[in-house]
Amino acid sequence: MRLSRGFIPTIKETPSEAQIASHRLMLRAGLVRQTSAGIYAWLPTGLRVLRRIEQIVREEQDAAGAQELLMPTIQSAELWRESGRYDDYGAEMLRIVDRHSRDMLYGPTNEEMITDLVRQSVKSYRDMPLNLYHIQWKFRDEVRPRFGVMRGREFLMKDGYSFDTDREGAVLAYRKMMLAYMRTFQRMGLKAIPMVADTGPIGGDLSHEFIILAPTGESQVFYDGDFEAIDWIGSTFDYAKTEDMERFFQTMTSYYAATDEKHDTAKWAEVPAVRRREGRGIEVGHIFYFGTKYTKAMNVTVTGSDGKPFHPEMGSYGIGVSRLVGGIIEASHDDAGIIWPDSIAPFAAAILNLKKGDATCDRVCEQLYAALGADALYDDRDERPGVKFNDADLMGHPWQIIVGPRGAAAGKVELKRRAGGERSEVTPEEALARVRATR
RNA sequence: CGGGGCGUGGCGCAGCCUGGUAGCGCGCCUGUUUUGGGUACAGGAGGUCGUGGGUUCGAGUCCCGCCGCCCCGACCA
Repeated sequence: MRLSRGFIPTIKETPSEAQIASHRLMLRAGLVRQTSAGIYAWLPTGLRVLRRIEQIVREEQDAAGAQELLMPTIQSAELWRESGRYDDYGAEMLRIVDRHSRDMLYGPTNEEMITDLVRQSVKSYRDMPLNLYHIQWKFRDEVRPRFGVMRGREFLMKDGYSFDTDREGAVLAYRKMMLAYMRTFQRMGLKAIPMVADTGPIGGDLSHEFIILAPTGESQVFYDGDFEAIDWIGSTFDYAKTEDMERFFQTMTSYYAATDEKHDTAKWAEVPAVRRREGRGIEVGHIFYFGTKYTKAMNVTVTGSDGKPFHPEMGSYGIGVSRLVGGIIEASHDDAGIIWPDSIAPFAAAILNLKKGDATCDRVCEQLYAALGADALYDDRDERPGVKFNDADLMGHPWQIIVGPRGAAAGKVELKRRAGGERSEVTPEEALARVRATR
């Protein structure tokens, strides 16, 4: 993308409504614009980030054996009346009446719909286990939306649902998802800590929420710092082996981790002081095992190996995709702006042409841009260097390839790493190689 | 839902108390200048003052209603 042609409206001044770092930076870097309370338009750069997060989620879900589908945002009230949640859900559910006076709603979640879909087509125990997910917009009419996309009313969520023949199978599905989540968050450069959670209105008796530390978090969290060091991506746990999932689950739950409402001071005291981590946390994922709650309520039965009908066991698994954009920025920024992790940066590198119109600078920049293609943001604007430096820092590209007249004449460019600030004089080829190595 | 606040050009704000020709900074456009961390100068464009009603000779300013948005708290992926 050529910045001179891109719709990337950065702003110099801090918008008055934004109180937290991620919200401020998302507005200033031109990622989003608010259109109503808690509702945001995603501008090209913001959408790129959202897509990259989605893609990581998708790859890890697929690797864990889940299948992607896509359910609608608008649902009929009928299904919700069947599960009993149409009345239970309360004012948070956005209710809509269509032209035929039918009660509809904008889905806050999809348990009922997926259960209905499975009910229509799954008739035998042979059709399970089944794990289905989609990445779709949700709407929850929060009383008080705030913190930008972290507490929006409309948000993008990955929600998945597992169906198994028995509790044992459901627990296995739960553990697989847990590992998939650890890998997903690690790939985004996040240290997400699973904590035992209340099951809330979704119901069930086994639940973990995945929490990342952020000063604006909604709850106080406590956990064993040794947990952070575990490399889930490099681990050898195999989804296909039940004993691996068992071992994984034991490893994971052997560390202390709790939110304030579940905090156990006695157990906390057993954690060595140097390993105790404490702070505010925001929830970026939540998984539930809820047994036959919905399959019973909605009368889903399949035939077992003994020829008798039974209710499948369910679990549900959510990741707040749009919230993660804010969460990642909260976890990775400085005074100058965003510091994108390589895996989700909208552009791998920015090419800064410090002297547009200088034949050598222009030529070197064009060559770099041609080589990196769509993964580069070429700042070809007729602006002063300071403006470009500041915008590049603000937008947080992992790399800045700085092309000035002096260096360019000598066949060199300056490569700057946004995260640590290190700079080095290298040839354009070397700069390309180093940028590619981290993407 | 309880409490508080704000709607004036794209952004940030002043003007309102005490009614009388709508202003400042930034941004934007043109030109000159500058060229490695938001340059300087000159000229220019851009506003139904959220909205409806009322008071008044006259309303951004006073009064009433409505709408929108933000902040604190309780609640939430």
